[in-house]
Amino acid sequence: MGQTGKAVGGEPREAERRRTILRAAIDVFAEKGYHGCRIADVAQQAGVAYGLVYHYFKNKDELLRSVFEVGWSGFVARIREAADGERPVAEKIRQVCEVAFEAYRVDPRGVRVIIFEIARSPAGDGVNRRASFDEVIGLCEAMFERARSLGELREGLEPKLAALMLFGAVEYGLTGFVIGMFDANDEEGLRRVKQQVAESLLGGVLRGAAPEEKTWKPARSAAKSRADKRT
Amino acid sequence: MGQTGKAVGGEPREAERRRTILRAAIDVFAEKGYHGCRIADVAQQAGVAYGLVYHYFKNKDELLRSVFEVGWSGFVARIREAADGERPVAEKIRQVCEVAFEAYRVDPRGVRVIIFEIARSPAGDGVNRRASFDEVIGLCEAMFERARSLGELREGLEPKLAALMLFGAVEYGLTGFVIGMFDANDEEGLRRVKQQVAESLLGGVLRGAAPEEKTWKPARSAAKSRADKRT
Amino acid sequence: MGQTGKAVGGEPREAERRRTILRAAIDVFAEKGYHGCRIADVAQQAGVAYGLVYHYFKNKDELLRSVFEVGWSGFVARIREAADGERPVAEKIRQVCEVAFEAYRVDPRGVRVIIFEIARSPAGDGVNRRASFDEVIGLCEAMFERARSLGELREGLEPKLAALMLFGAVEYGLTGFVIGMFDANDEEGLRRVKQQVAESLLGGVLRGAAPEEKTWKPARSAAKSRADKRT
Amino acid sequence: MGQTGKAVGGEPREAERRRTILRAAIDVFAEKGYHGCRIADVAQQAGVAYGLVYHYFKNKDELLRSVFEVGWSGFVARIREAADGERPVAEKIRQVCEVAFEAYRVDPRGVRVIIFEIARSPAGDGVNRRASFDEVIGLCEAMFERARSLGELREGLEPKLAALMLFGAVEYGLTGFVIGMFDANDEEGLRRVKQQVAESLLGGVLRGAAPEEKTWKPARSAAKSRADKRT
DNA sequence: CATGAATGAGTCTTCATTCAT
DNA sequence: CATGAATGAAGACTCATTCAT
Repeated sequence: MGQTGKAVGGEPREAERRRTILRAAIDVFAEKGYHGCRIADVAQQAGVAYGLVYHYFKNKDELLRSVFEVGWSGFVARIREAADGERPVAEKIRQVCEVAFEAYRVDPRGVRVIIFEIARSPAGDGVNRRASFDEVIGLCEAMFERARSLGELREGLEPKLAALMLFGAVEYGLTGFVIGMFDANDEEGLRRVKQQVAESLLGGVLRGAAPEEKTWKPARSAAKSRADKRT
Repeated sequence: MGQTGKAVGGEPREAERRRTILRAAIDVFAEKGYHGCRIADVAQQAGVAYGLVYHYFKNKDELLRSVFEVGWSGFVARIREAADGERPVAEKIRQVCEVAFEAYRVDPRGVRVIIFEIARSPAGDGVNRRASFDEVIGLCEAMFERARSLGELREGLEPKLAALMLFGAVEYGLTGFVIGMFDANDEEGLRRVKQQVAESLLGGVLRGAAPEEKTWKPARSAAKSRADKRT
Repeated sequence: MGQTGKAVGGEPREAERRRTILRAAIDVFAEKGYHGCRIADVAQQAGVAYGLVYHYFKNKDELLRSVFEVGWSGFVARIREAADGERPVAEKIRQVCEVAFEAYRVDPRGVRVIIFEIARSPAGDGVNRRASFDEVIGLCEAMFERARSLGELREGLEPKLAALMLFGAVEYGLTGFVIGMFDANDEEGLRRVKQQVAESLLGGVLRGAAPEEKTWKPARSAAKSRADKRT
Repeated sequence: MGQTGKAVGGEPREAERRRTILRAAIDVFAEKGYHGCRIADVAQQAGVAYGLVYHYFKNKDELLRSVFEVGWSGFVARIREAADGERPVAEKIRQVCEVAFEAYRVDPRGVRVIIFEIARSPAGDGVNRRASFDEVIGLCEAMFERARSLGELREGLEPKLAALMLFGAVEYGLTGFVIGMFDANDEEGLRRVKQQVAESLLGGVLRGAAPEEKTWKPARSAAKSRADKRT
């Protein structure tokens, strides 16, 4: 009882406990989803008592928020580093991809949770997803804004949309690994995909110059008529 | 408008009810998410009695599955139409975008639910999300495969990744509307975004030919060192 | 529509329907028990529409009551026949057994329901089980009462208890068939058991005269001490 | 009285709670039957919160099973003690009766539940009633088997049937108390009934030697003809 | 009479959160 | 700080009963 154990020094045991629980939460969220997991699962995974979770986190929602914040803040910081500054956009974009894929390489579970459980889910009302989303998008939007002012951006492409597309491409690229379409253990594959995502974004998915069609005609006929008779 | 549908005459009392409930479910899912919605909400929204929902749907999960299938099957069919055939990839890609954005224009709530609640969420175990996802991705992968064999695809870009990126870009483009970054009521805006997504995918986000950098160096230094001291 | 069909004559179709449903109820009750069965089951088994059950029976409870009454009234009448009159008790007792086993032979399902679902279950509050139970027991009690007054009854055996034991023995004998300890299809076996029950009741389970022990000592020591420490 | 039990000291908080709930369940089952009882009733009766029941019992069915097992296992053990061994059958039978009536005296509610709600009811699918029933019957069957081999059993009486009849007589004897035909508070009456049951089983309900009728004629005429026009 | 869709009260069960030890 | 028993609100699901056609 009360054996203080390992009173070696360094960081307080409290912070360590907290991190243990947080880590457990990430793992459990990653596996079963926020709603599919119970506090009991987290406690068990962390190897602590049921009630202890509530010593470190006000409630389940705050736990989710913490998971998010811990992971997200670092990510945003690195994205900011990548997107800010005077370097050419191309390089910045490559760096953004680098950051995202590296984050995944280092902590796939964590990325999975952030992407699937938080960023794109109505769950965890405590998490201000919208604001966080806006934050990164905003960073890249600014990046593209500058690119546009320098004449680097594709004609007619709104910076905000460019930012969204960038993240869309990155997220789906990662999704390929998350859901097992690609082998998540293959570091070389991870690198290759990262590079392809970046280069395709920069220069398009097609070979050579973009065949920018001048006469865009929606060809709406078929698609639309059918679409209208949906439920 | 045109909501009455199928007023042909005959036996459609039952089918109509079913559709009413399905529609209500979509609306409630769209607003509160799968987990946040209660059967009671659906019933109320549909204007029917609680128990009636269970006349038409075995349980909450089957309701979700139906919502998904109804919306998804039509979508997939249209994507198939867009991605199949002998036309040039560029045109096909534009058509895929067309289909997605049109689906959103016609039924934003439905698309929101499919994207946010079903396709990318661990909820609704009954829904074989994975298979469905694979299905569309597979369609586009085949499209890009053919493009590659015709030499139309960017060198070194895997068709599967290309397919993922296509959907990533499209989904994030739509996300801009879903979360209100863009004005969802502005049809002109919707059209513009659609076009930009397509053209950027085709030719890249940058102006002119892709500045395919020969000497790619990960610039891993900063990103990695920091990433390693994860939680 | 409205095809009157088979307007042959005889008993009204209504009564026939009613009997069909009743029979179905017996079969379903026998299989799943009163609580385990739903009106839908009965309707299906009877091959009629859901709602029709409610045309013929006020509610589930009345259905059970009817099942009981139909079966029970006939049974009681026959028991009365067996127990009344001037014949010697032994013969009467044999006749009571005869009635019970014959009822089982003719309609095992019905007997099963009456024994398991109605006579000995708190279910079917509408059924005045107690009164019905009292009725048969009363009949046999009277029978034994007369036997006592004629000096035929075992010394010190209360008629009421004798009546209870009679039914206990009979019911358990039948239970052997109901639960499959004995082969319910073996008519010979049925006959044999019936006879054994009757004769054992009459003359005891032991061979020869009863070894009526004079000095009854409860031997309570062991049993009681242990019994007391039960939950 | 003596309710406090096991006040030994140690860790019995948990076990005590469990017993409290079990006891409450027995009481509620006894009063309203398995189906008529709600978990809320049990909780209230036990004076604990609703959810606590689920801490100690997986679900309603397991609660029932526990009620059964706790009561039944003790009962079976005592029956075994009574039925096994080398003593004369007569004594054993008396001991079996002793055990059953004593069990009732000590815990009438518990016996009521076991007899009415569990042993002879299709409810509580979790309970392997059949096996339990077979168990006790088997014990007594063995007892009668030995008696037969010693020539103590009535000629032609199958041990299995004898076992069934024994329990039938005992159960119905107890039923007299359970349903209030006899005064359950009258210990003297209880003793008297117990003795009568035992002696009647041993020597028959009739006075003197069994009037084993040689010419058994079913007198089927009346009973059968009527029985055939069943519902 | 017949049908089966519609209704909604009644219960079980889960699980986040609290609290006594 | 730790523990895990205790609490009770919330919500899915069932099914007897009603009722419009």
